[in-house]
Amino acid sequence: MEQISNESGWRGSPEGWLGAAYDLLLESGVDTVRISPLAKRLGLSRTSFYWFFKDREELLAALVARWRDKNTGNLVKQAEAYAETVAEAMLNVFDCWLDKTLFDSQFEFAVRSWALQSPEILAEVQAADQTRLDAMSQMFVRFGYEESSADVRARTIYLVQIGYISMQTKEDLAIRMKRIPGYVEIFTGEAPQKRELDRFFARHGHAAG
Amino acid sequence: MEQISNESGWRGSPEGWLGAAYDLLLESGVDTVRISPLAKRLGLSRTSFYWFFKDREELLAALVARWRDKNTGNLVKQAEAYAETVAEAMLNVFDCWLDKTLFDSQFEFAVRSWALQSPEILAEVQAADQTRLDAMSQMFVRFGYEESSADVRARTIYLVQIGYISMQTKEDLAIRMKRIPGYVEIFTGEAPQKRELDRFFARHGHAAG
DNA sequence: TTGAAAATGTACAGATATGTCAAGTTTGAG
DNA sequence: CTCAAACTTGACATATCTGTACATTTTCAA
Repeated sequence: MEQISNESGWRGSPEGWLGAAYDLLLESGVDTVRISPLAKRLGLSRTSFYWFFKDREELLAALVARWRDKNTGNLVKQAEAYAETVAEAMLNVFDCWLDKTLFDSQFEFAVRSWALQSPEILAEVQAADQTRLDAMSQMFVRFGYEESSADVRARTIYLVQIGYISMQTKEDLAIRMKRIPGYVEIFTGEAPQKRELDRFFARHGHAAG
Repeated sequence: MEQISNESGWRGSPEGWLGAAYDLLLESGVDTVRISPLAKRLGLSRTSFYWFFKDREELLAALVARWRDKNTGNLVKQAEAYAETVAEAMLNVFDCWLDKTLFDSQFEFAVRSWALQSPEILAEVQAADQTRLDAMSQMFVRFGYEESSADVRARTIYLVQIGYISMQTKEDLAIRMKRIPGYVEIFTGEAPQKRELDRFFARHGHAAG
């Protein structure tokens, strides 16, 4: 039996430190993910950290692993999900835009910014990009688009997602929902059907409109 | 007469420090824009810096000013440039993608990453986004698109640009050129004419094809 | 050629980070 | 209750940055 959650009476834990590191990464970037501030935040002694991690490097590595395991996996899964039409398939991918459990945009942006100052992270990010683009390109091919067209469309939709993340916009859900049909039409070249949109809106707890 | 370029025999200058700061910002993010490393790089004493700038803050402020003055201005100018068709107008905007003198993508990315850890910078970036989006939306309106459609299209094209930047892809010019017609078609809903593309390719020193 | 302004450098004081070590305390199993 | 493992801590040695004070050198112009 693995004991994951920490009811063991000890104040610290690998997860605790990692969680705090995650918070700080999202709030203000890797450079601020320092052991001293982390300790202060957790109300623990700084040196206690070294019981769980060899050094700062190891903590950061754990952070990347967390990102890798979450974002790419779900995006690929959504791109491969069953759909009757391209529009529906596209809306499956759009789920990632709107559902934090599927894709952590802030985490994504933080990691991409991190890549600016670390060749290793840059390589990670670029590998992820390739995997994701391939999955989406395949999605279009599945619906009869030819290879080159599928590639540009996959690229476009992915770039929009990344761009959106990079803009760090905190928009109202309603505003974003209103733009969805327009995006679908631009990306697929055809307007989504009402029932497809309704299903999508319902999925995200939004009144059809 | 203003003496801008520094042939005055002094080794340091505001421009020198600013230039080095710019280089470092693009290479590895704001956090590494520190006075000590800058001094080392310039082969000057660290404290000499304080002759030109009050403190690190002032240097960073100068860096933002440089960004603000360059990127937004040219993007807006390109969106407002004369064009006979939407496709041509779009290609004018695409110039920014490809011409470093018009739009400094790396600088853009570095500043956006910086925004992660500074509310002031975030505000700057978001103001810039609004200005740019408005200019591009107006472009579509000028060519008869209705307001809401123009808005989504402007957004899409801008998000793609930002996404592209954020991906930090170092692609061959030829590969990017090959995708241009596809993008134009997706964004405007109509394929560009051969002569429009030829003019665009010629402008960027690329053989038509 | 000389002197003031411009620029540079050395020394200092302080802040914050890092990792190691040895000496604690807390916990649960026997 | 006891004891070893799991965890926590403060002290230490070290590094890097920051900004100020003051002394020194370089440059250009009178």
